[in-house]
Amino acid sequence: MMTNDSIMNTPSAAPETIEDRHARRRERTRQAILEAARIVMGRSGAVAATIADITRQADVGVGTFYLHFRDKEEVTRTILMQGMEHLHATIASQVRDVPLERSLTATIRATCDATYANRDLFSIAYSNGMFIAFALDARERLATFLTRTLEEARTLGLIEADQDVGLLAGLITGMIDYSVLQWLEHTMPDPQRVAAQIICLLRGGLPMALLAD
Amino acid sequence: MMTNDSIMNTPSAAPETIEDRHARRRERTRQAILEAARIVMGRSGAVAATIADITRQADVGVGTFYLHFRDKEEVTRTILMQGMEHLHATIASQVRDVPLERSLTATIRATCDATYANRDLFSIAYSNGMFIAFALDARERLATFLTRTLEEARTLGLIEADQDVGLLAGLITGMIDYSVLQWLEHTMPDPQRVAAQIICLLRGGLPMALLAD
Amino acid sequence: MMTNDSIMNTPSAAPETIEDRHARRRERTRQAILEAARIVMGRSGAVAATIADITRQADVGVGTFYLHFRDKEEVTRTILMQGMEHLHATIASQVRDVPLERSLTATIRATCDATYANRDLFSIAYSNGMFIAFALDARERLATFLTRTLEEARTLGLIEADQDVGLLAGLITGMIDYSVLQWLEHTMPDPQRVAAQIICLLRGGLPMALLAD
Amino acid sequence: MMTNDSIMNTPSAAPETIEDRHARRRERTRQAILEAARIVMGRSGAVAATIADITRQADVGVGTFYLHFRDKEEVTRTILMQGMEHLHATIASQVRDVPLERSLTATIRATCDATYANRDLFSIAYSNGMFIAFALDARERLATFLTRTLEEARTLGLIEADQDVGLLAGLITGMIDYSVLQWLEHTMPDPQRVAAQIICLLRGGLPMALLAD
DNA sequence: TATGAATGAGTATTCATTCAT
DNA sequence: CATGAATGAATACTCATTCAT
Repeated sequence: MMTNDSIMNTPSAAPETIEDRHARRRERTRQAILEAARIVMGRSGAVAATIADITRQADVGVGTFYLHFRDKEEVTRTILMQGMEHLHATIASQVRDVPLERSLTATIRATCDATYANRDLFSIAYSNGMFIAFALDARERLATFLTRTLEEARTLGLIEADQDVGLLAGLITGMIDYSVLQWLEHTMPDPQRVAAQIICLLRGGLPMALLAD
Repeated sequence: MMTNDSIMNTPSAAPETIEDRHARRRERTRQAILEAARIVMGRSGAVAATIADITRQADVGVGTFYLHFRDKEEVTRTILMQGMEHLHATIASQVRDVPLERSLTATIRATCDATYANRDLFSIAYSNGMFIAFALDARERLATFLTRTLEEARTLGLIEADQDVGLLAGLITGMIDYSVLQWLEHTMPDPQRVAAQIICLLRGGLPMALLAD
Repeated sequence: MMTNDSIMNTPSAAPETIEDRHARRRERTRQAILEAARIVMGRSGAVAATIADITRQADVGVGTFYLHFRDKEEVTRTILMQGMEHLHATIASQVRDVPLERSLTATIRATCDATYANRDLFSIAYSNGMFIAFALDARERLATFLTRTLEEARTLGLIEADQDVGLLAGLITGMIDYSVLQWLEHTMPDPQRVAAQIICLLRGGLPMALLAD
Repeated sequence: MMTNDSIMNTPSAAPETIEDRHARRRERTRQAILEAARIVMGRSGAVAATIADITRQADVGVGTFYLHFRDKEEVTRTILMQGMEHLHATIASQVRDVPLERSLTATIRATCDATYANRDLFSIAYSNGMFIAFALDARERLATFLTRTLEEARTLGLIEADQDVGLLAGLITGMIDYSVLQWLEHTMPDPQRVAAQIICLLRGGLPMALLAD
């Protein structure tokens, strides 16, 4: 049990060497730098943010930065990888175990919410052409996920066999992305409202009279 | 005599002063710089491109650059403004005089084509956080144009009165934009294919069975 | 007679060739540049003034400048030489034929007035370390002139034989110069007031009680 | 115990933190740059001196310069402020506690000596129109100091009540300044000789026969 | 002769990165 | 491991000077 464990751990069970302490301290510094970098870059972009800005925000020396990261590119890459991973995991956890007929709506809603909450990541990714790939990759992942859902539906005969589910998934992704880019400069529109409208459009399409060839 | 002269000169002999020659030369240089900047920035991004890169490509001296533009920001802004204006005009010319029932499809097709042809502009706009506004503005214009079309349709009763045509227009814009961002790194998918799929999705929507609440 | 002369001169007496016209025009342009340079440099200093500033003020092309002057240094040098020459001549004309006993006072008064009127020359000379020699030279000329006066006076026994008239002349020069430098930044004190005070000091010296060793 | 410790530590063992060391190193570099700048600017003027010249002379990197000074103007300003302050203090220390009847002579002699020793400062101040104010300010300080002395003398009745002691002080200042400007290009005349002559002139003035109106 | 567009050498300045302490 | 002073390569920008028209 917890209490027991704690007591036992103290001196003997996990030897708790001085190295552990060092490792913990090292990790704390590393996280402080990452967090500081995300704040500073989210505020002024990945290009404008200087190493000095970041270490000042993290309250460590400039040299310390280079003990943890090879260069500015590595820290940016790490922020984006970690952040995107977390974003993805958040969405996945909300969609897992949802039955197929609600999978699409759940995914759209979860993605809108999580993306809005992490819009600083996209701000960083778009602030330097070098890192746009991270934004594109996040879209790819969403598209891939949606593709799997649509494929499953097609297997079950819910969607006609001749549909290009890959591109369909891309277009749904694009609709969500419309708002991501809006959020870089405004806070509107509200993520839940966007999700509702996308679902609405997908449900009904538009009147044929509007879409003559 | 004056009259006689005038008549003889008719098409060609506008007095052709020395100032005209200067102005023409100036303009030629200016355009050479703009074109060079678009090429260089489109290739390596607005941040990485140096003034020296641009003037080398334009085959003029560095000082000449500053005779025509205050700084790098101004030349970038000019490229984007001119380019976006041209993009917009191209689309408009292809959509003008199209009857309402084909307006939506025509707009989607024209936008996909023209945007693909000018994807280097978006590459420049996204390569520096400073200029993303230009990409967002291009999307705004498209959304606004689509909004007008949808509003007209609603007035005629083709669309139900309670639809939020603004957000609808935004979502269609987002679908096109999905491809713009893809095009920054790949040349696929083909713009006409994208247009076709968007129109197809708008026509039919998705099966209700996939969109339970 | 005037009238006769004029008539005779017109076509024949001085042939008035086309070269004369060119020469006159050339000289007019040259003077326009010199005047413009004096105005611009007097306003913002010899270093800050650009060739473009000067030619804009003179309303000629930049290239024209180089048809008349080798470089910026030459035009500055010319302004200072011409100006200082004129300054010197002005003073000399007011002091010529003044009897010895009034020579010193007349020189001091004339110098204060003329220097004040041409203080922009000193502004130019002091604005670039390269041209300070011109200011020093103007002082030298004054000191030399004063030295001659004092030597004459010594020859006539008006001054004791053991006086160092050269240094004495320098000190009088220094007193005038005090104001020249003041005038670079203020317009006070009034030149005539300065002259009066210098003369007053020279007349009476200071009480011995103040100058113990 | 504390007391004991303190006693034992007495002269050397102030805790001597790592910050102290950093601060000392920083200060040493800063002084090296200041000294280098004074040497280089004194030699070739404040305009001609480049940052690279200064850092080469100081044997530090170019970037280091900007770690200590915002720009060339700031370093020049600092040199002139520090230097003028030191010049002023030197003179003041030699004049302090001198009785009134010798104050004037002592001030003149001390100023001539100290100014000669620091003539590079004036060389810098006059080499860029931007910094002439520093030379003018040094003259103002001398004039102010002399004014106070003369006012005291007037209070004691040593000088007639109707004298303009301010302008008188200015003229004495001007005489010293005559030599400062000479020293920018020559090393003559010797400062002590100048002082002696000024005092001599102030003692006797010039014969009235030379100063008729 | 006059013009002004074009030139490019020269400088100030920034900032990622290193290294002695 | 942590520090921050020092470094210098890289770049934007200026302006005296040239030269084709």
